[in-house]
Amino acid sequence: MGLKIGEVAERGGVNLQTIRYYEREMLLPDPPRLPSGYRVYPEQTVRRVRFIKRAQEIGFSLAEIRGLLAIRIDADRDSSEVRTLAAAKITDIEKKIQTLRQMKKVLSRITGRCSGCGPTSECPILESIDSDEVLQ
Amino acid sequence: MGLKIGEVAERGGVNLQTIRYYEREMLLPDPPRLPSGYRVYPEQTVRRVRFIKRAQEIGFSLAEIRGLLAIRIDADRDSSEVRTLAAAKITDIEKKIQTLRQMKKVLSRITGRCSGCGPTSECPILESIDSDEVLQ
DNA sequence: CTTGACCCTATACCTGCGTACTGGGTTTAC
DNA sequence: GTAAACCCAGTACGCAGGTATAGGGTCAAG
Repeated sequence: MGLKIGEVAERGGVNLQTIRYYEREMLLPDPPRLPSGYRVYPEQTVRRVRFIKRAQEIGFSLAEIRGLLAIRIDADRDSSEVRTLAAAKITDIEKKIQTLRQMKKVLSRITGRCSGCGPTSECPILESIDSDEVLQ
Repeated sequence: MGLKIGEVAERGGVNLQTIRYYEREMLLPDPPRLPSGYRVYPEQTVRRVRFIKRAQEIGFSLAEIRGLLAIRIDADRDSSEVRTLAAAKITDIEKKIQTLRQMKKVLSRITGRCSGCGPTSECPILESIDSDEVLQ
């Protein structure tokens, strides 16, 4: 009964050092210790590590995940806070997509004029970057 | 004739420290110096700094920009290399967009089930992150 | 009772892209 | 001729999210 740090790491799918890092960052509570100093974790911790990883995958930063965990643990808080965070994150992601689309558009435009041969001194891609054309 | 580092920075639209950083990173050539040790830049350098900034805006990393500059300077190389780099960058950007779209999709789905009220212990968003549902 | 696998703390290091600080020397304008 | 504005080198620091290393101590099997 009780898991050692290596087991938590393995079953959580992360590096052992990452568990200690999460503890320092207060994403995981300080676990009880054996007299030797070894950390002993409840089964639950594996779930929590996975929660963190999955929240990262959908775009939350560790700071934001700390917030989610705090909300989750405090049963008195209301889940509308979670909804607000999620909505903000969606907006965030949309902005990033817009930026990337714009980058792609510019790149496609300037690449379209390049025949793929000729001396670099006349490369239309390089010339475009050199001019102001990239800026809008 | 010849610009001091502060002028290059100002006209290039970057911090003075950034110029020295680019020099260390070999994005700018080592400039000649006055007897006092002051760097003296040709006019051209301002253009080069702007080239770097614009290439960054369309998604190239400094390492990649180093490559672009090397190709540009070496007139013997052929511009198809540039085209290849640009095409790879477009693919890169597309991948990032796909990832973000997936993230947004998952977030939208799990947020859609949330009424925005109720105790956090029953928050469908938190429950979704806690389950495996986020993973596909 | 020893060996190998595991754990501990503390600290340093990594990527990417810079920015800031310290403690000086130089140039320019008045 | 002096004060402000500029420059120098070297070093440290910032973000985020970890990973690695050094120098130990502990636990389980045979």
